[in-house]
Amino acid sequence: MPTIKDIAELANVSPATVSRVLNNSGYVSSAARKRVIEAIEKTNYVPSEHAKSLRTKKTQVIGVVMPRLSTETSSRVVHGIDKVLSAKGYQILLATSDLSPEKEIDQLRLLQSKQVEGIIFLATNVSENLQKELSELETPLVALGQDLPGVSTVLYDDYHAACDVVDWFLAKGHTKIGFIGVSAHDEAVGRKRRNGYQAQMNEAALPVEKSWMQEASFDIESGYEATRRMFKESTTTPTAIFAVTDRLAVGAMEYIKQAGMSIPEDVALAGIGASEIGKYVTPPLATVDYANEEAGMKATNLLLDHISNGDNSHKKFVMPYGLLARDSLG
Amino acid sequence: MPTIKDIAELANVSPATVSRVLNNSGYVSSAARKRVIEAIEKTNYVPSEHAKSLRTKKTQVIGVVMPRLSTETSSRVVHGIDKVLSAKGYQILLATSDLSPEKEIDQLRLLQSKQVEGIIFLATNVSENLQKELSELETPLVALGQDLPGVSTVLYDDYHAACDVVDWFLAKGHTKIGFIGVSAHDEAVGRKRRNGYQAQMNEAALPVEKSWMQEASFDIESGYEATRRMFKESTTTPTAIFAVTDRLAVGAMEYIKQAGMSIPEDVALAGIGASEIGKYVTPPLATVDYANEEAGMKATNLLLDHISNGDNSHKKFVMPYGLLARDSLG
DNA sequence: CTGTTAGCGCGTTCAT
DNA sequence: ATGAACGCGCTAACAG
Repeated sequence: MPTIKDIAELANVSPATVSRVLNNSGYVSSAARKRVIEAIEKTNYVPSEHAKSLRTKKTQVIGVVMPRLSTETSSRVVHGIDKVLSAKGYQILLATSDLSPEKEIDQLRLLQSKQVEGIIFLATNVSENLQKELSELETPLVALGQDLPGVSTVLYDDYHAACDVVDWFLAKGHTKIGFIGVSAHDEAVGRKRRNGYQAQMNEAALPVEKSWMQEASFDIESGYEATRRMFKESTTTPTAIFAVTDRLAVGAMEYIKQAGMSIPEDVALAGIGASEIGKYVTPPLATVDYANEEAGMKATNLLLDHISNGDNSHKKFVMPYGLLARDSLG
Repeated sequence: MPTIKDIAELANVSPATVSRVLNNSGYVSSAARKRVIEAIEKTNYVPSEHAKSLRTKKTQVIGVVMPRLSTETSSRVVHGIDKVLSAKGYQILLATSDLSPEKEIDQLRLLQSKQVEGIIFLATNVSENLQKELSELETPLVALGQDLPGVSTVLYDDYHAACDVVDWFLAKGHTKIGFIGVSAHDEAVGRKRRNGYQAQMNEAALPVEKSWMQEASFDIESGYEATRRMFKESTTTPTAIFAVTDRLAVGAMEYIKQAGMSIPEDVALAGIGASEIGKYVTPPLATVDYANEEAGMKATNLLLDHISNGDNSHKKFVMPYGLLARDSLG
């Protein structure tokens, strides 16, 4: 690996001059510039970003920490992030947390040590430890999807989205509405969506059998199982089911079909997420479009503002969502 | 941001001693170690990886270049990569190429300048320029999915997989088999899968109407359009269609259903990729499981070997694939 | 227009 | 067991 010094010698100039042509800074005679460029091409020289960063304190790298990258939601968000970042010459340093709270903190530290200029953080919890870590973090950070106090956040409107889904069913005259949720450790997906469901059922003065509320994890299979339990345990069975994610809803759909019932005649169904899969199942799944890509872009722009303006205010931004009423609704 | 010097002063020792406790190297009295650790915790000190890398030439970062990250295939591969990398303390620096050949080369250079210790490269073409760039690259690299000469590669068995898909149809007695492919610029997906199709049709001495072979891009909509064209342009219509990706096949499925035909009675269907969506459409889509995650892991392990052993041999590894015969086959 | 000097934060001899 | 000095590769003053 040649260094700036090597090519300086080759071109018969000082390292400073090489640096000047590299960064288009200051004056340099066209003769010298030419020799430098030739030397660079001949040696296949690539400047060391580390040395550069050490001096300039700039890395052109943004850290992204997320639970897992094999989900459609994650991909969309990262795609949105990448879209605005790559346009500005930034790169993404990826860090996955595997749904582990400790790993989230570890990754935050690691990214900081790599001197990333900013962090976009898709958290899955809002624990004390995490908040403490966040408050001590020097690197600009914006959280996406979870409402972490003390930092800028881009949020989905989980509560109202859930309310609207329930309203869909209510408008169709359903009174027995089941719910498939996830752990309340996940503030956004687990708690807020459940709150929306319960609030809406309450307001409509509709009783909810305990068995109508099932907890699942995040995969299709788990949605299937939750639905099976729901039908097995309930004395009167629901005529509609709200699953907090599309994958869960698809699992529910599988069970319902397999049990010989039809959708939406016997059971109506809706999810959240606008995953592609929901569009092509039969019947198409009613769902809520969270605009993940836009959320990623929004978060990135917010972060970039913080970085360039040194703007330390904590902004909260709630993404608008779109209702996709489809045949599974009835 | 505190530096090693700051905490050295705070602990009343020299920077060298701090470095020693940081890296568990050499002797350091437990008294000194204790003071150092306290200073670190008090100041929230995080060592600069840049300065460290500058000295040690190690970055613990692997670059990953891929066309786009919003596809299921990409996510699976990256997940596989991340799985083995994170276990060894490496991180991923992401670089997307947007299907642009020039951008692929740019990204390669950029990663090199960031001193990544190795690169995993999901190319979409095998152009001269690219091969030249690759031959000049100092950083260890393994390509995944495309057969680039002169570098280690992990490949899918596109040709034989395509043959097997056609065989499925042949075994069911189909003689009029349509094909939906993509641009031949993509050596693996575009050319090899097409070759497999043609070879198998040839061997079975089956004629192929020109209109039976359609070219699409990579999205569902495009599969829909290709199918529409196929049925519109052909004098005798196919009774089976092989789409080179599952998404294309799902698009085909949409068209066929919408045109009032049924699957597999009127038209049988198969794709490649084992995407989740194929499992839940009606009827379930027959497809080929490429084990993307395992491929990512394999490529990463290969790369890690190269890095640690300085092993510069060029290995080729062909991933085994699995046939998922499902109802769309008939 | 160009070279010299200094120092970014760290790990590493070499003394002590 | 510990510190002083040096250098990794680069950019930013400051001279000239």
